[in-house]
Amino acid sequence: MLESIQDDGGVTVSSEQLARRGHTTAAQVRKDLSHFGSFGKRGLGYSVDELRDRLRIILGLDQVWPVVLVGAGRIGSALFEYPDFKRRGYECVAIVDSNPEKIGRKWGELVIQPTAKLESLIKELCATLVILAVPASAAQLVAECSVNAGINGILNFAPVQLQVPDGIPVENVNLVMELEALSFQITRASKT
Amino acid sequence: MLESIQDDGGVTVSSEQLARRGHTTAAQVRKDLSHFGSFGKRGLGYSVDELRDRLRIILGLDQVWPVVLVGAGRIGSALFEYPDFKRRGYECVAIVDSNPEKIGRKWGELVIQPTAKLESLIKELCATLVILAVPASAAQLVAECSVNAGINGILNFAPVQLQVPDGIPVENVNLVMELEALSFQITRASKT
DNA sequence: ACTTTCTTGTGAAGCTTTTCACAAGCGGCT
DNA sequence: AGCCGCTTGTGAAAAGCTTCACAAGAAAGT
Ligand SMILES: NC(=O)c1ccc[n+]([C@@H]2O[C@H](COP(=O)([O-])OP(=O)(O)OC[C@H]3O[C@@H](n4cnc5c(N)ncnc54)[C@H](O)[C@@H]3O)[C@@H](O)[C@H]2O)c1
Ligand SMILES: NC(=O)c1ccc[n+]([C@@H]2O[C@H](COP(=O)([O-])OP(=O)(O)OC[C@H]3O[C@@H](n4cnc5c(N)ncnc54)[C@H](O)[C@@H]3O)[C@@H](O)[C@H]2O)c1
Repeated sequence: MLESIQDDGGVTVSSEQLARRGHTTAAQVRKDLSHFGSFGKRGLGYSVDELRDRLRIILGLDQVWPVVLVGAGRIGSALFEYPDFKRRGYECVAIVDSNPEKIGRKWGELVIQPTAKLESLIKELCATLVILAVPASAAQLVAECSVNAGINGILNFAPVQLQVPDGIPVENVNLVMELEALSFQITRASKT
Repeated sequence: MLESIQDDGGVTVSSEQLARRGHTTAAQVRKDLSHFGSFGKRGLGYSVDELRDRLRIILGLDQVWPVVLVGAGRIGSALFEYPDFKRRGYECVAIVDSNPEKIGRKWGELVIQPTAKLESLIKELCATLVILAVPASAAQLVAECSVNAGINGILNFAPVQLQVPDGIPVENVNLVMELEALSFQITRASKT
Protein backbone atom coordinates (compact mmCIF):
# COMPACT_ATOMS: atom_id res chain seq x y z
CA MET A 1 0.00 0.00 0.00
CA LEU A 2 2.77 2.42 0.89
CA GLU A 3 4.47 1.81 -2.46
CA SER A 4 1.27 2.48 -4.32
CA ILE A 5 0.89 5.74 -2.33
CA GLN A 6 4.47 6.62 -3.27
CA ASP A 7 3.63 6.08 -6.94
CA ASP A 8 0.65 8.41 -6.57
CA GLY A 9 3.01 11.06 -5.18
CA GLY A 10 1.82 10.81 -1.55
CA VAL A 11 4.36 12.12 0.96
CA THR A 12 2.59 11.56 4.27
CA VAL A 13 -0.27 9.30 5.21
CA SER A 14 -2.48 9.10 8.29
CA SER A 15 -3.55 5.98 10.14
CA GLU A 16 -7.09 6.82 9.05
CA GLN A 17 -6.13 6.73 5.36
CA LEU A 18 -4.20 3.50 5.73
CA ALA A 19 -7.15 1.96 7.56
CA ARG A 20 -9.61 2.85 4.83
CA ARG A 21 -7.38 1.31 2.14
CA GLY A 22 -6.75 -1.81 4.17
CA HIS A 23 -10.29 -2.38 5.44
CA THR A 24 -9.33 -1.95 9.09
CA THR A 25 -9.47 0.80 11.73
CA ALA A 26 -7.16 3.71 12.47
CA ALA A 27 -6.65 2.53 16.06
CA GLN A 28 -5.59 -0.89 14.80
CA VAL A 29 -3.02 0.58 12.44
CA ARG A 30 -1.53 2.75 15.18
CA LYS A 31 -1.52 -0.01 17.82
CA ASP A 32 0.11 -2.49 15.45
CA LEU A 33 2.84 -0.06 14.41
CA SER A 34 3.42 0.95 18.03
CA HIS A 35 4.61 -2.60 18.78
CA PHE A 36 7.67 -1.96 16.63
CA GLY A 37 8.36 1.67 17.49
CA SER A 38 7.10 5.17 16.99
CA PHE A 39 7.17 6.17 13.35
CA GLY A 40 4.68 9.01 12.95
CA LYS A 41 4.44 12.72 13.58
CA ARG A 42 1.48 14.03 15.57
CA GLY A 43 -0.79 16.28 13.57
CA LEU A 44 0.82 15.09 10.32
CA GLY A 45 0.74 11.32 10.04
CA TYR A 46 3.47 9.00 8.80
CA SER A 47 6.17 9.79 6.25
CA VAL A 48 5.42 7.32 3.45
CA ASP A 49 9.09 6.83 2.55
CA GLU A 50 10.25 6.36 6.13
CA LEU A 51 7.44 4.00 7.11
CA ARG A 52 8.05 1.87 4.03
CA ASP A 53 11.75 1.59 4.81
CA ARG A 54 11.14 0.78 8.46
CA LEU A 55 8.62 -1.92 7.57
CA ARG A 56 11.01 -3.44 5.03
CA ILE A 57 13.59 -3.81 7.78
CA ILE A 58 11.06 -5.23 10.26
CA LEU A 59 9.91 -7.79 7.69
CA GLY A 60 13.49 -8.69 6.77
CA LEU A 61 13.17 -7.38 3.21
CA ASP A 62 16.44 -5.43 3.31
CA GLN A 63 18.23 -8.52 1.98
CA VAL A 64 18.00 -11.08 -0.81
CA TRP A 65 16.39 -14.41 0.09
CA PRO A 66 17.63 -17.33 -2.03
CA VAL A 67 14.73 -19.67 -2.87
CA VAL A 68 14.69 -23.22 -4.22
CA LEU A 69 11.62 -24.22 -6.24
CA VAL A 70 10.70 -27.90 -5.91
CA GLY A 71 8.24 -29.19 -8.51
CA ALA A 72 8.45 -27.88 -12.08
CA GLY A 73 4.78 -28.49 -12.88
CA ARG A 74 1.86 -26.22 -13.62
CA ILE A 75 1.93 -24.15 -10.46
CA GLY A 76 5.73 -24.23 -10.32
CA SER A 77 6.06 -22.70 -13.78
CA ALA A 78 3.54 -19.96 -13.03
CA LEU A 79 5.46 -19.08 -9.88
CA PHE A 80 8.83 -19.17 -11.63
CA GLU A 81 7.69 -16.56 -14.13
CA TYR A 82 6.03 -14.36 -11.51
CA PRO A 83 8.11 -11.15 -11.49
CA ASP A 84 6.88 -9.85 -8.10
CA PHE A 85 8.98 -12.38 -6.18
CA LYS A 86 12.28 -11.08 -7.49
CA ARG A 87 11.16 -7.47 -7.06
CA ARG A 88 10.73 -8.15 -3.35
CA GLY A 89 14.05 -9.89 -2.91
CA TYR A 90 13.04 -13.52 -3.41
CA GLU A 91 15.43 -14.97 -5.95
CA CYS A 92 14.96 -18.44 -7.37
CA VAL A 93 18.44 -20.02 -7.28
CA ALA A 94 17.54 -23.60 -8.24
CA ILE A 95 14.69 -25.72 -9.63
CA VAL A 96 14.26 -29.37 -8.67
CA ASP A 97 11.97 -32.06 -10.12
CA SER A 98 11.79 -35.85 -10.05
CA ASN A 99 10.55 -36.38 -13.59
CA PRO A 100 13.42 -37.59 -15.86
CA GLU A 101 11.72 -35.87 -18.82
CA LYS A 102 12.01 -32.52 -17.10
CA ILE A 103 15.47 -32.87 -15.53
CA GLY A 104 18.07 -31.09 -17.63
CA ARG A 105 15.62 -28.69 -19.28
CA LYS A 106 16.43 -25.00 -19.00
CA TRP A 107 14.07 -22.47 -17.46
CA GLY A 108 15.65 -19.08 -18.08
CA GLU A 109 19.21 -19.37 -16.84
CA LEU A 110 18.51 -22.38 -14.61
CA VAL A 111 18.72 -26.11 -15.40
CA ILE A 112 16.16 -28.35 -13.70
CA GLN A 113 17.96 -30.60 -11.20
CA PRO A 114 17.07 -34.10 -9.96
CA THR A 115 15.51 -34.54 -6.51
CA ALA A 116 18.61 -36.36 -5.30
CA LYS A 117 20.51 -33.09 -5.49
CA LEU A 118 18.03 -31.10 -3.39
CA GLU A 119 19.93 -31.41 -0.14
CA SER A 120 23.33 -30.51 -1.56
CA LEU A 121 21.87 -27.62 -3.60
CA ILE A 122 20.28 -26.05 -0.52
CA LYS A 123 23.59 -26.31 1.33
CA GLU A 124 25.80 -25.04 -1.48
CA LEU A 125 23.57 -22.14 -2.43
CA CYS A 126 22.71 -21.30 1.20
CA ALA A 127 19.05 -21.27 0.27
CA THR A 128 16.83 -20.00 3.08
CA LEU A 129 13.40 -20.84 1.65
CA VAL A 130 11.84 -23.66 -0.39
CA ILE A 131 8.66 -23.40 -2.41
CA LEU A 132 6.97 -26.79 -2.40
CA ALA A 133 4.95 -27.31 -5.59
CA VAL A 134 4.94 -31.12 -5.74
CA PRO A 135 2.04 -33.57 -5.48
CA ALA A 136 0.63 -34.07 -1.98
CA SER A 137 2.11 -37.57 -1.79
CA ALA A 138 5.69 -36.25 -2.20
CA ALA A 139 5.41 -33.14 -0.03
CA GLN A 140 6.30 -34.55 3.40
CA LEU A 141 9.41 -36.27 2.05
CA VAL A 142 10.65 -33.16 0.27
CA ALA A 143 9.98 -31.09 3.39
CA GLU A 144 12.04 -33.43 5.56
CA CYS A 145 14.89 -33.43 3.08
CA SER A 146 14.85 -29.61 3.00
CA VAL A 147 14.84 -29.38 6.79
CA ASN A 148 17.79 -31.78 6.97
CA ALA A 149 19.66 -29.53 4.57
CA GLY A 150 19.10 -26.58 6.92
CA ILE A 151 16.27 -24.68 5.25
CA ASN A 152 14.77 -21.81 7.27
CA GLY A 153 11.21 -21.70 5.98
CA ILE A 154 8.74 -23.48 3.69
CA LEU A 155 5.99 -22.19 1.41
CA ASN A 156 3.78 -25.22 0.83
CA PHE A 157 1.24 -25.53 -2.00
CA ALA A 158 0.42 -29.20 -1.43
CA PRO A 159 -2.88 -29.82 0.37
CA VAL A 160 -1.31 -31.59 3.36
CA GLN A 161 -0.43 -30.47 6.86
CA LEU A 162 3.34 -30.86 6.91
CA GLN A 163 4.97 -32.23 10.05
CA VAL A 164 8.21 -30.32 10.60
CA PRO A 165 10.31 -29.56 13.71
CA ASP A 166 9.37 -26.58 15.90
CA GLY A 167 11.08 -23.42 14.81
CA ILE A 168 10.79 -24.00 11.05
CA PRO A 169 7.97 -21.73 9.87
CA VAL A 170 5.61 -23.16 7.24
CA GLU A 171 3.08 -21.13 5.29
CA ASN A 172 0.39 -23.14 3.56
CA VAL A 173 -1.42 -22.05 0.41
CA ASN A 174 -4.58 -24.11 0.01
CA LEU A 175 -6.69 -22.69 -2.76
CA VAL A 176 -9.52 -25.17 -2.35
CA MET A 177 -9.88 -23.96 1.23
CA GLU A 178 -10.03 -20.36 0.06
CA LEU A 179 -12.95 -21.25 -2.18
CA GLU A 180 -14.54 -23.17 0.68
CA ALA A 181 -14.27 -20.06 2.86
CA LEU A 182 -16.25 -18.17 0.20
CA SER A 183 -18.87 -20.94 -0.09
CA PHE A 184 -19.26 -20.96 3.67
CA GLN A 185 -19.78 -17.22 3.92
CA ILE A 186 -22.26 -17.22 1.04
CA THR A 187 -24.15 -20.17 2.52
CA ARG A 188 -24.32 -18.49 5.96
CA ALA A 189 -25.47 -15.18 4.52
CA SER A 190 -28.30 -16.81 2.59
CA LYS A 191 -29.56 -18.50 5.76
CA THR A 192 -30.30 -15.28 7.69
CA MET B 1 -8.14 -34.61 6.90
CA LEU B 2 -11.31 -36.63 7.36
CA GLU B 3 -11.14 -37.86 3.78
CA SER B 4 -7.56 -38.96 4.22
CA ILE B 5 -8.61 -40.82 7.39
CA GLN B 6 -11.43 -42.46 5.39
CA ASP B 7 -8.90 -43.58 2.78
CA ASP B 8 -6.81 -45.14 5.55
CA GLY B 9 -9.88 -47.06 6.68
CA GLY B 10 -10.53 -45.06 9.87
CA VAL B 11 -14.12 -45.28 11.13
CA THR B 12 -14.04 -43.04 14.19
CA VAL B 13 -11.65 -40.29 15.21
CA SER B 14 -11.16 -38.42 18.50
CA SER B 15 -10.67 -34.69 18.95
CA GLU B 16 -7.18 -35.56 20.21
CA GLN B 17 -6.27 -37.31 16.94
CA LEU B 18 -7.68 -34.49 14.82
CA ALA B 19 -5.75 -31.97 16.90
CA ARG B 20 -2.44 -33.76 16.43
CA ARG B 21 -2.88 -33.90 12.66
CA GLY B 22 -3.96 -30.27 12.44
CA HIS B 23 -1.39 -28.79 14.83
CA THR B 24 -3.99 -27.59 17.30
CA THR B 25 -5.49 -28.76 20.60
CA ALA B 26 -8.27 -31.22 21.38
CA ALA B 27 -10.23 -28.57 23.30
CA GLN B 28 -10.07 -26.27 20.29
CA VAL B 29 -11.41 -28.94 17.94
CA ARG B 30 -14.31 -29.73 20.28
CA LYS B 31 -15.16 -26.08 20.97
CA ASP B 32 -15.12 -25.19 17.28
CA LEU B 33 -17.36 -28.10 16.32
CA SER B 34 -19.72 -27.35 19.21
CA HIS B 35 -20.59 -24.01 17.58
CA PHE B 36 -22.34 -25.93 14.81
CA GLY B 37 -23.85 -28.78 16.79
CA SER B 38 -23.03 -31.94 18.64
CA PHE B 39 -21.55 -34.54 16.31
CA GLY B 40 -19.58 -36.93 18.51
CA LYS B 41 -20.22 -39.89 20.80
CA ARG B 42 -18.77 -39.76 24.32
CA GLY B 43 -16.17 -42.42 24.90
CA LEU B 44 -15.87 -43.08 21.18
CA GLY B 45 -15.11 -39.88 19.28
CA TYR B 46 -16.59 -38.75 15.98
CA SER B 47 -17.84 -40.95 13.15
CA VAL B 48 -15.51 -40.02 10.29
CA ASP B 49 -18.22 -40.43 7.63
CA GLU B 50 -20.83 -38.49 9.54
CA LEU B 51 -18.53 -35.62 10.53
CA ARG B 52 -17.31 -35.29 6.94
CA ASP B 53 -20.87 -35.10 5.65
CA ARG B 54 -21.94 -32.61 8.30
CA LEU B 55 -18.96 -30.37 7.58
CA ARG B 56 -19.64 -30.51 3.86
CA ILE B 57 -23.13 -29.20 4.50
CA ILE B 58 -21.89 -26.50 6.91
CA LEU B 59 -19.34 -25.34 4.33
CA GLY B 60 -21.90 -25.40 1.53
CA LEU B 61 -20.12 -28.18 -0.38
CA ASP B 62 -23.27 -30.22 -0.94
CA GLN B 63 -23.80 -28.40 -4.23
CA VAL B 64 -21.92 -27.43 -7.39
CA TRP B 65 -20.51 -23.89 -7.48
CA PRO B 66 -20.22 -22.47 -11.01
CA VAL B 67 -17.00 -20.44 -11.32
CA VAL B 68 -15.87 -17.95 -13.97
CA LEU B 69 -12.12 -17.63 -14.46
CA VAL B 70 -11.00 -14.13 -15.48
CA GLY B 71 -7.46 -13.89 -16.83
CA ALA B 72 -6.12 -16.71 -19.00
CA GLY B 73 -2.46 -16.09 -18.13
CA ARG B 74 0.14 -18.06 -16.25
CA ILE B 75 -1.68 -18.42 -12.96
CA GLY B 76 -5.04 -18.77 -14.70
CA SER B 77 -3.88 -21.74 -16.75
CA ALA B 78 -2.38 -23.48 -13.70
CA LEU B 79 -5.68 -23.05 -11.86
CA PHE B 80 -7.76 -24.19 -14.82
CA GLU B 81 -5.90 -27.49 -14.95
CA TYR B 82 -6.00 -28.01 -11.19
CA PRO B 83 -8.22 -31.08 -10.70
CA ASP B 84 -8.93 -30.51 -6.97
CA PHE B 85 -11.34 -27.65 -7.72
CA LYS B 86 -13.75 -29.81 -9.65
CA ARG B 87 -13.44 -32.64 -7.14
CA ARG B 88 -14.76 -30.27 -4.47
CA GLY B 89 -17.64 -28.96 -6.54
CA TYR B 90 -16.05 -25.86 -8.08
CA GLU B 91 -16.75 -26.10 -11.80
CA CYS B 92 -15.23 -23.64 -14.25
CA VAL B 93 -18.09 -22.64 -16.56
CA ALA B 94 -16.38 -19.83 -18.50
CA ILE B 95 -12.98 -18.26 -19.15
CA VAL B 96 -12.59 -14.56 -19.91
CA ASP B 97 -9.57 -12.59 -21.14
CA SER B 98 -8.98 -9.20 -22.75
CA ASN B 99 -6.14 -10.22 -25.06
CA PRO B 100 -7.40 -10.58 -28.69
CA GLU B 101 -4.73 -13.24 -29.29
CA LYS B 102 -6.25 -15.41 -26.60
CA ILE B 103 -9.95 -14.81 -27.22
CA GLY B 104 -11.44 -17.68 -29.23
CA ARG B 105 -8.81 -20.24 -28.20
CA LYS B 106 -10.10 -23.45 -26.66
CA TRP B 107 -9.13 -24.66 -23.21
CA GLY B 108 -10.63 -28.11 -22.87
CA GLU B 109 -14.28 -27.73 -23.79
CA LEU B 110 -14.36 -23.97 -23.16
CA VAL B 111 -13.69 -21.10 -25.56
CA ILE B 112 -11.99 -18.02 -24.10
CA GLN B 113 -14.46 -15.13 -24.14
CA PRO B 114 -13.85 -11.35 -24.41
CA THR B 115 -14.06 -9.18 -21.28
CA ALA B 116 -17.11 -7.40 -22.71
CA LYS B 117 -19.08 -10.60 -22.25
CA LEU B 118 -18.17 -11.08 -18.57
CA GLU B 119 -21.33 -9.53 -17.19
CA SER B 120 -23.73 -11.42 -19.45
CA LEU B 121 -21.85 -14.71 -18.93
CA ILE B 122 -22.14 -14.45 -15.17
CA LYS B 123 -25.86 -13.77 -15.48
CA GLU B 124 -26.61 -16.46 -18.05
CA LEU B 125 -24.58 -19.19 -16.37
CA CYS B 126 -25.69 -18.15 -12.86
CA ALA B 127 -22.05 -18.13 -11.79
CA THR B 128 -21.62 -17.66 -8.05
CA LEU B 129 -17.85 -17.15 -7.87
CA VAL B 130 -15.15 -15.44 -9.95
CA ILE B 131 -11.46 -16.20 -9.81
CA LEU B 132 -9.58 -13.01 -10.56
CA ALA B 133 -6.23 -13.77 -12.22
CA VAL B 134 -5.68 -10.50 -14.08
CA PRO B 135 -2.95 -7.86 -13.63
CA ALA B 136 -3.35 -5.63 -10.57
CA SER B 137 -4.28 -2.66 -12.75
CA ALA B 138 -7.36 -4.45 -14.15
CA ALA B 139 -8.53 -6.14 -10.96
CA GLN B 140 -10.77 -3.42 -9.47
CA LEU B 141 -12.61 -2.93 -12.76
CA VAL B 142 -13.24 -6.65 -13.25
CA ALA B 143 -14.41 -6.93 -9.64
CA GLU B 144 -16.93 -4.13 -10.09
CA CYS B 145 -18.23 -5.64 -13.30
CA SER B 146 -18.64 -9.01 -11.58
CA VAL B 147 -20.47 -7.47 -8.65
CA ASN B 148 -22.82 -5.66 -11.02
CA ALA B 149 -23.57 -8.97 -12.67
CA GLY B 150 -24.58 -10.38 -9.30
CA ILE B 151 -21.57 -12.49 -8.33
CA ASN B 152 -21.61 -13.87 -4.76
CA GLY B 153 -17.90 -14.13 -3.98
CA ILE B 154 -14.44 -13.32 -5.33
CA LEU B 155 -11.12 -15.16 -5.13
CA ASN B 156 -8.54 -12.51 -5.90
CA PHE B 157 -4.93 -13.21 -6.94
CA ALA B 158 -4.04 -9.62 -7.82
CA PRO B 159 -1.94 -7.84 -5.19
CA VAL B 160 -4.52 -5.11 -4.51
CA GLN B 161 -7.08 -4.59 -1.78
CA LEU B 162 -10.33 -4.68 -3.74
CA GLN B 163 -13.08 -2.24 -2.79
CA VAL B 164 -16.41 -4.05 -3.07
CA PRO B 165 -19.81 -3.56 -1.40
CA ASP B 166 -20.42 -5.04 2.06
CA GLY B 167 -21.78 -8.54 1.89
CA ILE B 168 -19.67 -9.72 -1.05
CA PRO B 169 -16.94 -11.89 0.45
CA VAL B 170 -13.45 -11.56 -1.02
CA GLU B 171 -10.57 -13.94 -0.34
CA ASN B 172 -7.15 -12.65 -1.28
CA VAL B 173 -4.21 -14.81 -2.26
CA ASN B 174 -1.03 -12.80 -1.99
CA LEU B 175 1.97 -15.05 -2.42
CA VAL B 176 4.54 -12.32 -1.89
CA MET B 177 2.98 -11.68 1.51
CA GLU B 178 3.23 -15.38 2.36
CA LEU B 179 6.95 -15.25 1.68
CA GLU B 180 7.21 -12.02 3.68
CA ALA B 181 5.54 -13.79 6.62
CA LEU B 182 8.30 -16.41 6.44
CA SER B 183 11.06 -13.79 6.20
CA PHE B 184 9.62 -11.97 9.19
CA GLN B 185 9.48 -15.07 11.36
CA ILE B 186 13.01 -16.09 10.38
CA THR B 187 14.32 -12.57 11.02
CA ARG B 188 12.63 -12.42 14.46
CA ALA B 189 13.88 -15.85 15.47
CA SER B 190 17.46 -14.95 14.62
CA LYS B 191 17.25 -11.82 16.81
CA THR B 192 16.52 -13.66 20.09
C1' DA C 1 -25.03 -55.42 37.03
C1' DC C 2 -21.00 -53.20 38.06
C1' DT C 3 -16.51 -51.33 37.19
C1' DT C 4 -13.09 -49.45 34.21
C1' DT C 5 -11.64 -46.74 30.47
C1' DC C 6 -12.37 -43.30 27.15
C1' DT C 7 -14.04 -39.20 25.23
C1' DT C 8 -17.41 -35.62 24.48
C1' DG C 9 -19.64 -31.02 25.37
C1' DT C 10 -19.35 -27.00 28.00
C1' DG C 11 -19.33 -23.44 31.83
C1' DA C 12 -15.75 -20.75 33.86
C1' DA C 13 -11.11 -18.91 33.98
C1' DG C 14 -7.32 -17.09 31.69
C1' DC C 15 -5.35 -14.84 28.01
C1' DT C 16 -5.08 -11.98 23.73
C1' DT C 17 -6.75 -8.62 20.62
C1' DT C 18 -9.43 -4.73 19.49
C1' DT C 19 -11.60 -0.50 20.51
C1' DC C 20 -12.11 3.69 23.11
C1' DA C 21 -10.78 8.03 24.45
C1' DC C 22 -7.65 11.55 25.42
C1' DA C 23 -3.24 13.98 26.67
C1' DA C 24 0.59 15.45 24.13
C1' DG C 25 2.68 17.30 20.08
C1' DC C 26 3.18 19.27 15.38
C1' DG C 27 2.40 22.86 11.80
C1' DG C 28 0.18 26.69 9.94
C1' DC C 29 -2.30 31.01 10.40
C1' DT C 30 -3.21 35.37 12.45
C1' DA D 1 3.47 34.47 20.48
C1' DG D 2 -0.82 32.35 20.86
C1' DC D 3 -4.55 29.76 18.98
C1' DC D 4 -6.62 26.10 16.16
C1' DG D 5 -7.18 21.98 13.67
C1' DC D 6 -5.16 17.48 13.16
C1' DT D 7 -3.09 13.21 14.34
C1' DT D 8 -0.17 10.21 17.05
C1' DG D 9 0.85 6.97 20.89
C1' DT D 10 -1.06 4.61 24.63
C1' DG D 11 -3.27 3.27 29.10
C1' DA D 12 -7.72 1.34 30.22
C1' DA D 13 -12.05 -0.95 29.03
C1' DA D 14 -14.45 -4.04 26.16
C1' DA D 15 -14.74 -7.88 23.29
C1' DG D 16 -13.22 -12.14 21.60
C1' DC D 17 -10.73 -16.49 21.71
C1' DT D 18 -8.35 -20.45 23.90
C1' DT D 19 -7.52 -23.47 27.65
C1' DC D 20 -8.93 -25.82 31.78
C1' DA D 21 -11.30 -29.12 34.11
C1' DC D 22 -14.98 -32.04 34.96
C1' DA D 23 -19.78 -34.07 34.87
C1' DA D 24 -22.07 -37.08 31.92
C1' DG D 25 -22.39 -40.72 28.69
C1' DA D 26 -20.82 -44.77 25.89
C1' DA D 27 -18.64 -49.20 25.20
C1' DA D 28 -16.26 -53.32 26.74
C1' DG D 29 -14.80 -56.56 29.97
C1' DT D 30 -15.74 -59.18 34.33
N1 LIG E 1 -2.11 -26.25 -10.37
C1 LIG E 1 -2.63 -25.46 -9.45
O1 LIG E 1 -3.28 -24.47 -9.76
C2 LIG E 1 -2.46 -25.74 -8.01
C3 LIG E 1 -3.06 -24.88 -7.13
C4 LIG E 1 -2.91 -25.08 -5.77
C5 LIG E 1 -2.16 -26.12 -5.31
N2 LIG E 1 -1.59 -26.97 -6.13
C6 LIG E 1 -0.80 -28.04 -5.56
O2 LIG E 1 0.53 -27.86 -5.98
C7 LIG E 1 1.14 -29.12 -6.18
C8 LIG E 1 1.60 -29.20 -7.60
O3 LIG E 1 0.51 -28.99 -8.46
P1 LIG E 1 0.66 -28.91 -10.01
O4 LIG E 1 -0.68 -28.62 -10.56
O5 LIG E 1 1.78 -27.98 -10.38
O6 LIG E 1 1.06 -30.43 -10.36
P2 LIG E 1 1.94 -30.96 -11.56
O7 LIG E 1 1.70 -32.42 -11.61
O8 LIG E 1 1.72 -30.12 -12.76
O9 LIG E 1 3.43 -30.71 -11.07
C9 LIG E 1 4.04 -31.43 -10.05
C10 LIG E 1 5.53 -31.55 -10.37
O10 LIG E 1 6.21 -32.12 -9.25
C11 LIG E 1 7.13 -33.07 -9.74
N3 LIG E 1 7.43 -34.02 -8.67
C12 LIG E 1 6.73 -35.09 -8.26
N4 LIG E 1 7.33 -35.69 -7.22
C13 LIG E 1 8.45 -34.97 -6.97
C14 LIG E 1 9.49 -35.08 -6.02
N5 LIG E 1 9.49 -36.05 -5.10
N6 LIG E 1 10.50 -34.18 -6.05
C15 LIG E 1 10.48 -33.19 -6.96
N7 LIG E 1 9.51 -33.02 -7.86
C16 LIG E 1 8.52 -33.91 -7.87
C17 LIG E 1 6.46 -33.69 -10.94
O11 LIG E 1 7.41 -34.27 -11.81
C18 LIG E 1 5.79 -32.47 -11.58
O12 LIG E 1 6.63 -31.81 -12.47
C19 LIG E 1 0.10 -30.15 -5.83
O13 LIG E 1 0.28 -30.55 -4.49
C20 LIG E 1 -1.20 -29.41 -5.98
O14 LIG E 1 -2.19 -29.93 -5.12
C21 LIG E 1 -1.71 -26.79 -7.50
N1 LIG F 1 2.12 -16.01 -11.92
C1 LIG F 1 2.04 -16.21 -10.62
O1 LIG F 1 2.62 -17.16 -10.09
C2 LIG F 1 1.22 -15.34 -9.75
C3 LIG F 1 1.22 -15.61 -8.40
C4 LIG F 1 0.45 -14.84 -7.56
C5 LIG F 1 -0.28 -13.81 -8.05
N2 LIG F 1 -0.28 -13.53 -9.33
C6 LIG F 1 -1.13 -12.42 -9.78
O2 LIG F 1 -2.09 -12.93 -10.64
C7 LIG F 1 -2.38 -12.01 -11.66
C8 LIG F 1 -2.10 -12.64 -12.99
O3 LIG F 1 -0.74 -13.06 -13.01
P1 LIG F 1 -0.15 -13.89 -14.23
O4 LIG F 1 1.24 -14.21 -13.87
O5 LIG F 1 -1.06 -14.99 -14.60
O6 LIG F 1 -0.16 -12.76 -15.35
P2 LIG F 1 -0.28 -12.94 -16.93
O7 LIG F 1 0.16 -11.67 -17.54
O8 LIG F 1 0.38 -14.22 -17.32
O9 LIG F 1 -1.84 -13.14 -17.16
C9 LIG F 1 -2.77 -12.12 -17.01
C10 LIG F 1 -3.89 -12.34 -18.02
O10 LIG F 1 -4.94 -11.42 -17.76
C11 LIG F 1 -5.39 -10.91 -19.02
N3 LIG F 1 -6.05 -9.63 -18.79
C12 LIG F 1 -5.49 -8.40 -18.65
N4 LIG F 1 -6.44 -7.48 -18.43
C13 LIG F 1 -7.63 -8.12 -18.43
C14 LIG F 1 -8.98 -7.72 -18.28
N5 LIG F 1 -9.29 -6.45 -18.03
N6 LIG F 1 -9.94 -8.67 -18.36
C15 LIG F 1 -9.63 -9.95 -18.58
N7 LIG F 1 -8.37 -10.39 -18.73
C16 LIG F 1 -7.39 -9.49 -18.66
C17 LIG F 1 -4.16 -10.85 -19.88
O11 LIG F 1 -4.51 -10.84 -21.25
C18 LIG F 1 -3.43 -12.13 -19.45
O12 LIG F 1 -3.84 -13.22 -20.23
C19 LIG F 1 -1.51 -10.79 -11.38
O13 LIG F 1 -2.26 -9.85 -10.65
C20 LIG F 1 -0.41 -11.35 -10.54
O14 LIG F 1 0.11 -10.37 -9.67
C21 LIG F 1 0.45 -14.28 -10.21
